[in-house]
Amino acid sequence: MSETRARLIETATDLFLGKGYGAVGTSQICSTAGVNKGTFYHFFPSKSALLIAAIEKYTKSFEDAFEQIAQSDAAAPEKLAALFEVPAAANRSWRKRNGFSQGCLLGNVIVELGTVDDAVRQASQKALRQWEKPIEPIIAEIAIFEGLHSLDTSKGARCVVSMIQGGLLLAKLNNDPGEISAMAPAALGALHTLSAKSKN
Amino acid sequence: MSETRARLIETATDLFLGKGYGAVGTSQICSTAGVNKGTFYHFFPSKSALLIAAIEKYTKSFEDAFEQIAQSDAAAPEKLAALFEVPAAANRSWRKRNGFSQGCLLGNVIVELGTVDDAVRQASQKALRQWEKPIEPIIAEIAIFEGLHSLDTSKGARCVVSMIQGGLLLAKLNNDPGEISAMAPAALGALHTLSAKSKN
DNA sequence: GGTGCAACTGACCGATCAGTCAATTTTTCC
DNA sequence: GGAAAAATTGACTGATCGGTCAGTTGCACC
Repeated sequence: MSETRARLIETATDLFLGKGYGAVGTSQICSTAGVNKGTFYHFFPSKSALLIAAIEKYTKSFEDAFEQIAQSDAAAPEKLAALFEVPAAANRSWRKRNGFSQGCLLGNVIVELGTVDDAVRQASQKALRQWEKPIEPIIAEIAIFEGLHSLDTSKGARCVVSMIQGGLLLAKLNNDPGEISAMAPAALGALHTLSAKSKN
Repeated sequence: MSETRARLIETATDLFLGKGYGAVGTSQICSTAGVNKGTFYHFFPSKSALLIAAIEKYTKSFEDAFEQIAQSDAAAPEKLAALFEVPAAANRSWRKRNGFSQGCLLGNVIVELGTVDDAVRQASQKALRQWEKPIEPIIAEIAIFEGLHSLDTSKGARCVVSMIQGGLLLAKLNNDPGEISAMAPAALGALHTLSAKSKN
């Protein structure tokens, strides 16, 4: 893959994280990446096509980190807590570089374009499902570890993703990555009562 | 307050919920509300000023609903679950009218303008804090009811708000208001382990 | 019935937006 | 070394954006 293309994706991801999709123009992406307008449209047919490429790369980096946690030899509850530290750490390092918390590219895009651009919505949907994939076996481990026999691992994984996204929203609002970490201890108990209720 | 002004706020709220802030132009707001451009700017100095007015009204309606739950005579855990049904019901009725789930005005705005327009960010921050206000006494009741002596009610309320926002995001993504209700049973357990961890 | 003010009109503005394109340079491969 | 392909250039376009403004209407109050 072209180096210029990769730089465009990287630059766009950073800008979209910082200011959102709509607030960043193609001209700004080009000038920041040190590339001309024509080159942009040589590699991508549209601004939203670049966004989708950015989503895919962003998703993969998180999926890999989750996968690594899933395959570590930590105890199941520790793995669960570690999941929250992935976006929390990303948030902290981004904050250090740019001076403020940025939220999540997927969350941003779902909110901003979820009901406007269907290709983007589908890409985001697929992306969040890919997050769930490495999380689900961790939930299954917890179900055994904590004796939650009736826990639906799919619902559990989705609940965890939802709590991570909630934390990311508060992190952006309050400019504090700690909001994400603060949700981590709550997740284990959430799975307990999620299991109890699904018995009905 | 003027009826025209109120109609502008109402129309804008609906459009912003549906397509986001950036994707809705002032011309569309005006034509939908049956008002001329000049009238718009007679009542509001800018598009973002209208947004802030919309945020305030939107926040108040949720705050009132939460307040009513807090002062009902239901058992504390039932109150907690009822909180999630407020946005879930709003989401369902909006979906029935417009054909798709819309998420939350506050969440939308935080994501889209949180790092761009500081006046809007502050208004959203204040708004979510107002949500926490009626939620906190419910958390306090639960702390007594469930014997969670070390539970920080402020942290608990924030956690619940975060879970609601997480559910709203998934509701928008998957076009399913049920995602919000699905988070409700998880909240009680979340408070349990939040309490356990804050002992440290 | 006239005066003053808020409500309202709609054509208009400069800026910016995503996207285009014909021309040029660089790379690739025989 | 030469031709084809890929990468790059940057001025340009039409559309749309938020916002302006000089002027008109309608209503309340004296």
